[in-house]
Amino acid sequence: MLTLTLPDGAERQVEEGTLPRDVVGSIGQRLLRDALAVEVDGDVQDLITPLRKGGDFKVLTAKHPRALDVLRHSGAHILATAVRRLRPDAKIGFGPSIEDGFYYDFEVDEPFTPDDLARFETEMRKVIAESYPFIRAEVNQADARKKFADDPLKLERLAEFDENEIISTYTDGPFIDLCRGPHVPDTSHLKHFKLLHTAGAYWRGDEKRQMLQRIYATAWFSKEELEAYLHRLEEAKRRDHRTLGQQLDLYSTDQRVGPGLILWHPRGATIRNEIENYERDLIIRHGYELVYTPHIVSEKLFQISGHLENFKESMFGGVDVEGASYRLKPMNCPGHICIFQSRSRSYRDLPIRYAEFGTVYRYERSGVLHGMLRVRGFTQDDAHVFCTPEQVPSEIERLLDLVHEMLETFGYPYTIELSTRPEKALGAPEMWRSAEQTLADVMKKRGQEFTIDEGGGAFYGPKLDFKLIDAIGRKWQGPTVQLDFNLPERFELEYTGADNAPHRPLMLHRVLVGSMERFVGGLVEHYAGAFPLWLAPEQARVIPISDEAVEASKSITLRLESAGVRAHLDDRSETLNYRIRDAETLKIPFMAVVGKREAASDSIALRVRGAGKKQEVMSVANFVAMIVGQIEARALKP
RNA sequence: GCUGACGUAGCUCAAUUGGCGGAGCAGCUGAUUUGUAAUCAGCAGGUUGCGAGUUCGAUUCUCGCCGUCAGCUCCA
Repeated sequence: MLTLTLPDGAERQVEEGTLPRDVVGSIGQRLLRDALAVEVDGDVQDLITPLRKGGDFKVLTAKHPRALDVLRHSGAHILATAVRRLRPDAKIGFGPSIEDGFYYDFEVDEPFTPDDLARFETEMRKVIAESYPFIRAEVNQADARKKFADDPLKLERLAEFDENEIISTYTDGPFIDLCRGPHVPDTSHLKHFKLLHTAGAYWRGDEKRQMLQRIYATAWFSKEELEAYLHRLEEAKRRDHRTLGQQLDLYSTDQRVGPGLILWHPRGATIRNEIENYERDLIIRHGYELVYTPHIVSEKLFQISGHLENFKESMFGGVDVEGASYRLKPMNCPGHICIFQSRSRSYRDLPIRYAEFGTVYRYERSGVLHGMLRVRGFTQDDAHVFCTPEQVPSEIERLLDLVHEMLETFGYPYTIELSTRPEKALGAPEMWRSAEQTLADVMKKRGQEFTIDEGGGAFYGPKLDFKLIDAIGRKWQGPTVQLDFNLPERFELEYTGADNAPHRPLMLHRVLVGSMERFVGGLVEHYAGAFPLWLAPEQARVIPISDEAVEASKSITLRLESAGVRAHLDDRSETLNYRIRDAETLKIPFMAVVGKREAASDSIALRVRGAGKKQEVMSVANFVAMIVGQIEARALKP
């Protein structure tokens, strides 16, 4: 007998093997109609899988987020049902639910076309209208092989089952799939979905295996949610840094230069320069020293560092210089280490913190390049801290302060992940454990919340990853801090301790923005191109209403410029409306409109980006003071 | 790198079955002097990504290369 505890605390005794459907039905027929799945002792299962264990028992209806996963998984089967009807040649792969939807992989001779997608969607609606129940069956290996005799991908999966593992199949109408479940009761539950696109996907994610055709779809409980999701996609598209980057004249790439190499236009360079200036001041305040290291470096250095061994496929080919091979640097650490080793170091010198906006080049495969976010040449705001093991906690604390201050300035909420020892790792497990413990303790002490990514560390040490959350809720890779036990060994780093004996320091690698290219690309999307005043390439545009106001406007522009404001005069012979529109389109934070009245009273009519007609007349002196104050405060708005 | 799609003026897009490559915006010139998101007119702008091939004739069909996009794999 199993004991089920209902949400109201009531207990039910049922025989092992009872179907959840019967339990739900005994609670209420109305509930059974709405039930999509159940949760038993924390695990989701469908209504037709026999109960194997007792525990907390909850009925999942369309209100429950975990039921949505079940619905989406069923959606994948419905998709496969439709595809099989129209393309009987399609061999089925896997079809799981994913965030926001589901996909299904097929092996076909002729890839799907966009027209196919529309036909599949229509066919899916028929399958849904036919309201096939999902029927579960448990089968033995031999029967399963018979059922999937024409599906080589399923046979491959079948071969991997353990002897006593339960093999289950799910059938909806004409379609049968090898599947663990769970599923909703019948196909009619899928109502609000849309097929999105097709793409190639390697069988089992292995690039050495054949490529399958994947169909992606989204699915939701309600029409509103589906529409909201599609709207979110639109919103992401509207913010795309590649489109805005061109519209706002921030950057470009050029076939003649080569893919993945960014040309920073003046407006983009202004943003980057502001960030670099800000960060330079910030890190100097936080105890860093700036260094510069060469872009092209003798290959020998990367033999010592191990990059040639572990990172070779990401490095650009060697350049022959007088018989010696040189490489473009893919990372800045070896250079910083050489500076550390340029003289003997005492424990009194530690910690040493070297920082550099170091431009690195990495060979990325052509298919992964993406605007500014994934490139082949980029500048890291890189730093390396050389310290004793005892200094690690205080260094981490300093870093948490630094990161917090910086991310607040850009208006990013963030979360932290602690990544621990991976399977292949360097150094003694005790060393790892103590390092991980140190990191965790520092954060706990500060009341800093974090999650643990088990086994996600680099092979040479554990790390902290900061994940940024942007204005539309997407996560971005933010600052990272990595402890390194490896490079100090490889380079045989030493300092002289108080005991006059040599000791090995520890290294901390850390970046804040990571890559300037990626960070600025991310900021474009975060702000939707409407940069806060301090970052805006053009901060104010002075717009005379007519020729009578041009002289006054010129002098206002000059006063702004001499106060350090990036201001421009727009005295083109266009209508006022045209020039306002132009400034709005370029997302310039402030427009200072100057007419006859303003010119006579040394004032401007202020129009704030995005605020429409709402305007305020203020004296030029007040305007200059206000704008300078907001720049200095690095205010997020406007 | 792999699968698929795409590549026409600075930008966004047109161009019947293969038959003289167009438009809007931006640019230039002129007129207009504007009170808060596109004033009017004229002009100029192209070896249709590059290179072969088929054809009387190729933006259109075929092949190769380059680049871009959606994913996969990989990642700051």
